[in-house]
Amino acid sequence: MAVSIDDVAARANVSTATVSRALRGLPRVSPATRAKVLAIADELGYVPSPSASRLATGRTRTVGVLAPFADRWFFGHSIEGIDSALRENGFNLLLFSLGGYERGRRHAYAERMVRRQIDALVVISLPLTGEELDQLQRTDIPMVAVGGPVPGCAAVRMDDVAGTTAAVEHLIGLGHTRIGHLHGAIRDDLNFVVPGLRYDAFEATMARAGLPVRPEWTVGGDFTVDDGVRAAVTLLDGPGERPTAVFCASDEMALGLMFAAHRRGLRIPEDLSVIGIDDHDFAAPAGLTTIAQDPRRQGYLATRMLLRELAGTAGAVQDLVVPFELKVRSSTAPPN
Amino acid sequence: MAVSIDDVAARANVSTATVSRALRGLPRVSPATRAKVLAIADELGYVPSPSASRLATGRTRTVGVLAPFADRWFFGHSIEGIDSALRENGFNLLLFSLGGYERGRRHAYAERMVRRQIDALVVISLPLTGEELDQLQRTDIPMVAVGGPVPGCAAVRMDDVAGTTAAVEHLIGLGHTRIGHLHGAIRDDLNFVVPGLRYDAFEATMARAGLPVRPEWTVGGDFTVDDGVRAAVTLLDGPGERPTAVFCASDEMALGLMFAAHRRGLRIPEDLSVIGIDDHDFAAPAGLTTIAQDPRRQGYLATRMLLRELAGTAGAVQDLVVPFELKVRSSTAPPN
DNA sequence: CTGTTAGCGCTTTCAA
DNA sequence: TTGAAAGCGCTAACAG
Repeated sequence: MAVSIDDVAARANVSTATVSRALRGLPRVSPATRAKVLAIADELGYVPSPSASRLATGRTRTVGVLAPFADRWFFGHSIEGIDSALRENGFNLLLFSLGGYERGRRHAYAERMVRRQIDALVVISLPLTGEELDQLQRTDIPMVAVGGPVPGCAAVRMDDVAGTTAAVEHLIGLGHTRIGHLHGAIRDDLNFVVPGLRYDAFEATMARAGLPVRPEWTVGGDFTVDDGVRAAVTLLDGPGERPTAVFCASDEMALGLMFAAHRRGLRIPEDLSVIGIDDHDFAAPAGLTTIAQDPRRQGYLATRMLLRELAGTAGAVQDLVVPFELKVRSSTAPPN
Repeated sequence: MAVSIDDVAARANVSTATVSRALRGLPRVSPATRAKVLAIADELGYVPSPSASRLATGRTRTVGVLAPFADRWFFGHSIEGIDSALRENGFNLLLFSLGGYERGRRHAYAERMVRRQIDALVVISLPLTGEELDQLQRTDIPMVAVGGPVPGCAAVRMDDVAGTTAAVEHLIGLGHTRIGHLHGAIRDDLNFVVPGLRYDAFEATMARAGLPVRPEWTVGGDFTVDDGVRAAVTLLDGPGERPTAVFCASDEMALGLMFAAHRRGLRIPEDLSVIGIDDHDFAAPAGLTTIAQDPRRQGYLATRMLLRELAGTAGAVQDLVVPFELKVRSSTAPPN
């Protein structure tokens, strides 16, 4: 068997309690004793058993991350940020990826998996139902959402309305009036609220400028490149007029649209302006104008709040709106 | 406090042992008793304590994932595959992302973090030093590598040599003779062996065809789009002849190169053929010819092996070479 | 089929 | 400053 705290204690001629104190750097241990214990622990290659310590303390030093995907831009980067905050503080990251938005599998998580395994939870861009939220909150562990608002739960996120407004106003400022919208709300029921916020802000901004929102220039996707490619059929191949600019709810969709436009012989920005949201890794290389946000930082900040809360700072977890930035590149220009 | 197994036992007028058996579906419990226990557990909202059960059994039902990044294509998809295999079997996924290849932080993991927290480990595309490998193997938990070979450790991966050969032969078959290589071996010491395998296979295939490998057409990157853009300076702006085709060690770099080529007014494939490896989500939309592999599946299969091993099938973890596929799209054509 | 009883390895009062 | 001892909640013999 592995060497336990008792082995160390025996070898050092002290009690297990003393070893425990010494190893954890608690006070009330003489320097000499501490040194001896440390030396022996090291010599024996002692590694504490997390299970035992968890059982004794009730704390796991583990934070759960609940996300619909682990392999998409926003999620991967958020996870990386969360992980780095946790790593800095010696916490573990337990990942629960749903492998999609499917609702069926979720219930199991809220109860069996999340509970008693983690000290805190960060939820990435996932629309929680009231029931799910209830379940999670009843476990009374601190929670924080990243990437979008969750009613009744603190969130770290960008201001989607302001970001969308900035994007659309950029197009309008360039002189565009025929503006389409590739939104992300393909499945209202299961999907997140973010697409809706962006959609509404798009409409509001257009209205404010006295511009019409044309249904035939309004398509939905699921935030991926492929959805962008697909949307081109509606946006670019229609029988009537083409939009001169399209505001996309994500860079991935924007890039898909750009690829599709190229394939159709359309030049960007001469024939079509495209703007996205995110500042995806491919945005700068592709010259995509976008509203930049930083999910890595969002995850990092959210996790820091959680850790401070766990450390005893009541009220450390709060709503936090992080800045966005319009990055003008070569995919937008005045209409011809 | 939370309700414990004893509460359930007391309420059901049976022993804790019986509750434990009933709840875990073990034999030697009468149907009636089992039903009663289940009902009461449910009524009381009983959730077993993983810490306690881990301490008692020594098993954690958790698998660790060690990766240099969580936010890159290969890694995100691998993680998703690993996660889905784990989820199917009620296992947890503990993520250790190194946030880069930096070696400094690693040691801590091998010992303190990995040990005693997990039943098995999957390592994604990470070059382990002999010492690290030793440490990990001394913990005697089953391990498997995904995405590349690790000496002394079973691995699930594509055949990099065959894949590279297929890619380069595709270019040669089209009639190219001036072929460049954008490889991934920028930091030999810290980086993975995969770039080297691809590099050597590139050289060997060229040699076999009697074609020269020109140093000025051989650049290194770190697998990202930005590296592809950067490499264009060497590959496309040189004073001498330009290559007519470039084999890239990853699709991301290939795509970066394509963006850079477009910006320079070069047409693809007329002026330059580009081929990559991966079948990144952006490859099809961009029309990139590539050697397709499926990291999600690799992660899934690797994890299945691990779980079978944990379930008692000795020797379940073995080397596994997964197939690749040449997908010819519009980024490659005969040279002009 | 069911109950008793030791632990699993660590933390944490409470005494000394 | 140190030690003794009682748990934390569950599992796994071993009896019955």
